[in-house]
Amino acid sequence: MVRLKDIAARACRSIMTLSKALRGARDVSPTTRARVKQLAEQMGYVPNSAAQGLVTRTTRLLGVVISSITNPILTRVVHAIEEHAHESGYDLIVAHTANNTEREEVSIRRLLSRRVDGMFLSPVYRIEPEARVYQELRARGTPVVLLGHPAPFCAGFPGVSVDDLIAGYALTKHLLGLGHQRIAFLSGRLVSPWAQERLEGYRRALREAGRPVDPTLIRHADFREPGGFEAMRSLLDAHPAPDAVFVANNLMAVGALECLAAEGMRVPEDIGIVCFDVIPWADLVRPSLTTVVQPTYELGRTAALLLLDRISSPTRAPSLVTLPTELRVRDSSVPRP
Amino acid sequence: MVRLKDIAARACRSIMTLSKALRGARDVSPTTRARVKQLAEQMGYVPNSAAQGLVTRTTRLLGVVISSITNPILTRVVHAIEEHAHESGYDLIVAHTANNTEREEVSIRRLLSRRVDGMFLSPVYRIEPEARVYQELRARGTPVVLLGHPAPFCAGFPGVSVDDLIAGYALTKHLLGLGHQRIAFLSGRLVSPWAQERLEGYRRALREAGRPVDPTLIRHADFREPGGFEAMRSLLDAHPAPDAVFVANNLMAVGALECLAAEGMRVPEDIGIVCFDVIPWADLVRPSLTTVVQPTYELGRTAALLLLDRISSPTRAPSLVTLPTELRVRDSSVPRP
DNA sequence: TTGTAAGCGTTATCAG
DNA sequence: CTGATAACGCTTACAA
Repeated sequence: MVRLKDIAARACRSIMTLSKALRGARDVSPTTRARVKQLAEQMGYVPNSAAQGLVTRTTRLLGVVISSITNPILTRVVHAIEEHAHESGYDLIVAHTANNTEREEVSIRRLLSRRVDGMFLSPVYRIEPEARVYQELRARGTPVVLLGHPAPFCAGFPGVSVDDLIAGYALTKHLLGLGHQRIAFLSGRLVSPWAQERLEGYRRALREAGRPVDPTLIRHADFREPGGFEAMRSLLDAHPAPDAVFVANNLMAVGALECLAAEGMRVPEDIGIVCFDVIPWADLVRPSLTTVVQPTYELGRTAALLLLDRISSPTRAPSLVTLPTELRVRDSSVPRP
Repeated sequence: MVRLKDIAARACRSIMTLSKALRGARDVSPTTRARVKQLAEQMGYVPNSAAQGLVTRTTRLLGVVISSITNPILTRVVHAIEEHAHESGYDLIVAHTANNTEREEVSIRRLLSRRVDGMFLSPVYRIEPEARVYQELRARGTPVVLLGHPAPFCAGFPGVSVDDLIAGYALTKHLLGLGHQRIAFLSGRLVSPWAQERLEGYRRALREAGRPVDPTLIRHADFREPGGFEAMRSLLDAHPAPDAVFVANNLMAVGALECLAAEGMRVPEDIGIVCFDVIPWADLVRPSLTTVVQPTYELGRTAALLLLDRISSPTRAPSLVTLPTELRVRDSSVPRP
């Protein structure tokens, strides 16, 4: 690897002059600058950012810790983040947690060790009010932006999230408007604030409509596809069966829809289904599916802006941004009796 | 930030002993090791990997350069890569090219500047037989693993790809077996080797069946959804119209299917469609769609193995691994007249 | 405008 | 087993 020193040997110039010339400092004569740049180019010089970082105490590195890049929502958020980071001269380290607190901790520690300038965290939600890594992060003053709702253990950081309560309310209200009588609610475990909020939205809509909240219609299962599949099947077997289901989780919605397909049930003729947008091509999956569309790109963009801002002025008070969702209505033409 | 030096001040020990103790060297007395570790823990010491990298000349950083993490195939490949990298103690920088050669070059240069131990490249295909960055990469001996088919400009590197010729052949043969007479072929521009191979597979199947290859049935359009939509619409208007279409590109397939949905045409009753797996939940999109399933996880896993191997023994001859695809038949029950 | 000295936080090397 | 010394490749601060 070509070092500044090697160029100096050939150019008979001080390393300092080279360093400044290459970074385009203005206290170097244009002639020297041009010659140096050309020589560096020709010798294939590539600056070592680790060395630069060591002395400037900045890495131009950002980290993002998410459950899995496989999640279509997160994919888009990360895409937007990468785009903005790249534009601002930052590189992005992506780490997975697989919804496992230990992996999350390891990933965060590694980022700390890399001295990233800041990190985006989509927290693995836990019931405990405190988590060691997050306390450390706070104590260190590491620039962090939360991707998702703040819970007690990760409070105090700026963040971007979506108004899940309103979204859950809107979805439920939509089903009520179509005349559905028995609306089930399907989700994973209720540790995550977003799941709680969606449920609260569901409850509120029913309450406002003067309907009872039937606890047997509220089901929790494993948050992945098979969980959705099984839960939907068990709902269909219930007596009386629900005439509509609000699936409050992406992956479960896929499983639930697969179950309906397997049973030969059509949406919305045989049963009403609403969910959060499953995939970007939700239209294709079920042209008749009413969903809540999440502003994924905007989420990533806002998070990036927030983090860059925090990095440049760490003193500012942390702001929590809540983005609105959009209700995409597709089955309004099929009201229930 | 706590440095080794700070611990030394409190521990009255040489920095060197601390360094060794923390890394669990065996030439440090267990007593000291334990005490040092405890003290470091308590003071919140986190090693600075930039400094470590500077002296050890290794960063435990890997880079992956892809068109966009948004692509569901690449998402899965990157997921697998991240998993293996993480296990082996590597972090992963993800960079986008947006299929733009200039962005690709910038991204690669940045990774070079970060002194990554190796990189995964999903090349932006061009017609030129040479590309500067790739020449540099070769000259530098940077450990690189190609994600995708090698083209002249990126030859000489190990890589992982899929047998697109056989896959294209199988898809076409499937349609022929169903009795389809006029099979159209839809893809983006033919710069990428995989597109060429899929077309070649299509041609070979027709030839073997003694069918003419009608050039008017081979269409190229923009490789994204709208391109697929428009191309499909124009195909439907052709006289005589095709009775089946082989869509050789993920995103275009989505557009094409949307077009059919808009036209009220059913698959496979009204028209036969085969394509490469659009999304992981292709079953949901069209339960009746026959697709080629790509071994995305295996691709990532193999690529990671290849790169780690290359990093540890850079001398070995570069190997090109070709993974088999799987034909998932869904519409065999509907033979054509 | 150019050059010199010191140091960023760590580890390799080798002497106590 | 422990510790002093010299790098690693670069930039900040300041002197020529």
